[in-house]
Amino acid sequence: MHMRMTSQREIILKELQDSHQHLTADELYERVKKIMPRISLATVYRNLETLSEAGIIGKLEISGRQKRFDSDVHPHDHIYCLECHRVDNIDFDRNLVNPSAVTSDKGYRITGYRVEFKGICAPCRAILNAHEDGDRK
Amino acid sequence: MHMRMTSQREIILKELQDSHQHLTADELYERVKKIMPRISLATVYRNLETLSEAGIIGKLEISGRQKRFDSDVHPHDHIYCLECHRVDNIDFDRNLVNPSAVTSDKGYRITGYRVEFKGICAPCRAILNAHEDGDRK
DNA sequence: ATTACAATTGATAATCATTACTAACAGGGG
DNA sequence: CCCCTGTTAGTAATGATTATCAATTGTAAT
Repeated sequence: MHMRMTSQREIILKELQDSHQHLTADELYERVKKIMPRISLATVYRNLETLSEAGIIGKLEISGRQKRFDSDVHPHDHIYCLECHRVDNIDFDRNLVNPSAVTSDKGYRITGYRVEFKGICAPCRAILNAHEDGDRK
Repeated sequence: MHMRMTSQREIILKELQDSHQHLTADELYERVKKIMPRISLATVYRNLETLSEAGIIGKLEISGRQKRFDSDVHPHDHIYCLECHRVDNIDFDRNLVNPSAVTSDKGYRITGYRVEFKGICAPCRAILNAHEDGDRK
């Protein structure tokens, strides 16, 4: 049960890589449609799932929003913007977290962890500040 | 625009507190229905939202599943089971993470973070082991 | 008490993201 | 060339959550 590298698969992967962003399935669909107009949204979902199962891309399940996909599969953490919901990489030293030093007194076998930061990104800060200025006019 | 402590609100809050678990909206709905049979699922959702906005309960947005609610609002982290999706508290020293030592080179103002562990809980481990035994018979 | 009004409710429709289904298609061995 | 299995496009279905709205309730002013 191997995976064929179909043209759809290839384009989806390339678009994700070239974007240098953490895109959602529908954002990627919009981009891929420009190259392959008859592609189906279901195909994008299906292939993102297949590619992430194969370990070729990463799937990001950030708090309370759509899944996003990441062409960078090496372990790293993320920050998201509370305003616009964009997701960026964050430079956090994962060695600070030692899963085996952690206890839940529920007998879990721990297999992984992630650190999720949240905040306001620079563009959204600018917008919010502009509104403040307007208010205080 | 204050918040009335209605009987629905009170019962939802009490059931969550008494459960000592991290329940989903529909799990809570099932419990509350036993006490107040005519309550609507929408009321449960609405009040969980209201209570969490008021800081009386916490809202947990764990990877890729339904939201869960937590009667304990002091900052702490969680672990979830990859098999059964239950969520438990985890004893992790949050001082290890220093948000101001973190950079995203995107100019975020960081307002918070959470550490999410994943693994297999004891009951699910037992089940999985039992299956292995069966297979190797 | 009576009226007045905003908050809240129950019931249900609508939405959003995602997955499931299905018939048609494609590509590589035998 | 035919078969087999993986894959696709298109669409229906699902699951979780939110929105809508008329009816009800609680509180406050008269």
